Amino acid sequence: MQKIANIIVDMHHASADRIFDYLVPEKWLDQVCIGQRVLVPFGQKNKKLEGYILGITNQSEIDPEKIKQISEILDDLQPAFTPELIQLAKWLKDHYFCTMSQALQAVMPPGIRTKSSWFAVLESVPEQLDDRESDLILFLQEHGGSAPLQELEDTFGNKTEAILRRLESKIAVRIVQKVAYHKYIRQKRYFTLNLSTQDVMERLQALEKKKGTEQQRKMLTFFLQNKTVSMEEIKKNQLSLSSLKTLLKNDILVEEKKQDFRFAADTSSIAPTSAFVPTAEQANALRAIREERKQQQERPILLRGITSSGKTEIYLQIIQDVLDEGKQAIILVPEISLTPQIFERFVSRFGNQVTMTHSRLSMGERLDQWKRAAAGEISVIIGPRSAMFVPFQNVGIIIVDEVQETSYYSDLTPKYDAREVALAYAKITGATIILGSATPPITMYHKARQGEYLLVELTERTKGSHLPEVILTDMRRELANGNHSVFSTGLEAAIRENLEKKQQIMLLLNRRGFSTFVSCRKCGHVMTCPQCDLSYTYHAKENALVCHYCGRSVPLPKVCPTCGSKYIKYFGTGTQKIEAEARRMFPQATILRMDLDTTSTKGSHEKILQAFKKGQADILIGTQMIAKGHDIPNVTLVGILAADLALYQNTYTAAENTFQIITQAAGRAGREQTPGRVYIQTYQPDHYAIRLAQTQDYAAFYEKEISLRKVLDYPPFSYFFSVVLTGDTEETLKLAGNDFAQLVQQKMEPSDSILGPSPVATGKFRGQFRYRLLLRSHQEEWLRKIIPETAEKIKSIYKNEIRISLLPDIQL
DNA sequence: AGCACGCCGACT
DNA sequence: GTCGGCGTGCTC
Repeated sequence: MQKIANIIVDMHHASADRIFDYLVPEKWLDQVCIGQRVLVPFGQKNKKLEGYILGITNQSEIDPEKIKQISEILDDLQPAFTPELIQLAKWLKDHYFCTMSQALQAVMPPGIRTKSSWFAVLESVPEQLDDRESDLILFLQEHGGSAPLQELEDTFGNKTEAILRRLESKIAVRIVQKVAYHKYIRQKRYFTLNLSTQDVMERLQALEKKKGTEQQRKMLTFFLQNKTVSMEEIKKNQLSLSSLKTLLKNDILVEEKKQDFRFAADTSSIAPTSAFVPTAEQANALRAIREERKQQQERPILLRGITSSGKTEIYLQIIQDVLDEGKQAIILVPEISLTPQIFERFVSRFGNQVTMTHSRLSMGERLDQWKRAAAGEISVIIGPRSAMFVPFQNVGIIIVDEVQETSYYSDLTPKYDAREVALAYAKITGATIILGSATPPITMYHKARQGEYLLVELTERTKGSHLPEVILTDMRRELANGNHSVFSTGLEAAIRENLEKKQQIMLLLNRRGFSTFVSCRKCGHVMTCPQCDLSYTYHAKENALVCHYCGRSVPLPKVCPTCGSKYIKYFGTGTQKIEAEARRMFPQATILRMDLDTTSTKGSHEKILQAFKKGQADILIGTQMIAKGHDIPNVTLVGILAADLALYQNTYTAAENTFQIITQAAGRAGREQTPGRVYIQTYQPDHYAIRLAQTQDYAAFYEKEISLRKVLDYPPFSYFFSVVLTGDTEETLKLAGNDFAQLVQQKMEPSDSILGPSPVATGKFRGQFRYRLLLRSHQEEWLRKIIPETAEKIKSIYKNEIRISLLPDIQL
């Protein structure tokens, strides 16, 4: 019977975002399965496109005349997608408003997508040609008869397409498509006897009479003992390669190539360990989690545990339960904290069924972890967000460690947040999900408090290590005392003391990702939008302050509105400036700087950290990237130079981010034996985020923050959705933005609101302007329905003058 | 998204 | 009469 494959094609457009039916050629009837990638002919030109089989049936509604055949199967071993991963892709499509092919590609292992390129091939040289045509023909002749279309367009300009079309109709040139893909397969050579034991014995006897056949006889004897032998074993046993060749030539041995999976790391030297005896607090946590796992309607579990409270041990013991059930475990970590130590800890507990993925593995190594997962070779994977998509058959648990980390957000299309995706995937697979953090996102903790998540807390440190001493320095007072330096007197003294004691220092300037805000250096006042309670962003072009939530714009004041000081200016101190000042003040110290400039090349990040770890420098200056997950024992002093900076981001999570950055940086100072010190330099020592970070009081911070969110109607009490319009002219964007706002306004509730359209802070991006519209509602579902509908309407009015991207707020 | 078809005005 | 502009509609 015929088989019809229901296929999604690699075509990122809403109108082509549906199933297309293709006939499975007879030779592949037994081979095709759901989840496979294929190549299919598509459109009038039968252009080859990558396609994804989402279903297989015997019949099609489509006119049989129109149905084409699959041209190639791309995944011969295992399909790229399990049924659960296909379901997850559907969720991605619905939740992030992308096409199904984009969603599937996000879930797909990296690097295996086919690449298509087009070439013009010279067929004949006709008599009658105009100048341009003969120029192009000449070019092709000079390039061996064919050239990539891109290259032709670069040399002949925008008329190339028309010229080529004419030449094509004259049968002078043929346009051909080449589809390239890499399978990243490393093969191992295996050899097997092609004769019966009897025949080999006879042959051995015959050879004994001949001289110089010792090597062959040795080889044959070896093969009698071991049926199939790999090239590796042959070399290891010092068997002759030339006799191998002879035996192959005479068909006595046959060669077979088998796929050889690469491992993520060498685990041979890792000694096994067994489960620790849990502390009383850990035992309680384990009991609560195990109890929840038995429930019919299992909730996500929020495991809030302070640094060194033993969260990892909880993970390990629950994972053991899951493995005993014959299921698999996914552990998501932020890329930066995936250290060999974490991996080793998992391997020492669970052996070689553990693997990991990260960006420093080669494409082939990464893909092999995918294949090992599909083949059932492994059951635990540790890695950053993409590790979630390994094709496990029966996912039993997903752990998201350091769940507060924003690096779970992916900037590619679809712009997904791995934490949201993990929650969705857990629902699809029925897996347990544990979200671990010392400082969970406010919305997440709120859900746990409401009972939507199970809240499990660890508040005791297991090893009796000390919290660092945290000192706040008031920079306003420093300025009043005549200190114009970036270092407070307290921090300066502490640095000198540390240099004396030969202990290391980290200086943190959390500048990255923040827009320029305007503040008064005398009194600390920050220019803020009265309506949204968010810092204004300074726009140099108009010399004005703009609120990026509501679009309100006010001229830049000349003096501080609170104290009248003229020390009011936009903040813009960079790490270079700090470095220069540090070199001037501490000429005897060796200083390393780590920021976007010094880490642009691959691996430079690691190199700088390694150098610092080895003690090759006294001071490391950097953006918040240095604060994350690195244990450097000799660091006993951390200076946060401008703790307020994060406070003035123009987002409602500013206070939350500030609290997290400070808490995290404080965790870097001092280890078990040597207590550390943390200096927080601030112009607002009384701000609750700073004050409560000093005492590391998460619970108090949550209470304060959640009450403010309630007053200001920010999430979790409302739901945000931003719409970004991109286009060539600002005028059109403003018009389209206003039209969009008007359409939504007609239908919304009085408590809902629309902010903007306002220009996006980064200004012109790739030569295009961007405007943002921020919508706030209390009915998430309504918003998620009305916005795409409105976007379609606006698109049909403005056609290709604008592009619209829909960015729902992250919901945790 | 591409690509073709088709309808319209501007040229050899 | 034909070339090329882009509005519309389809892709199994």
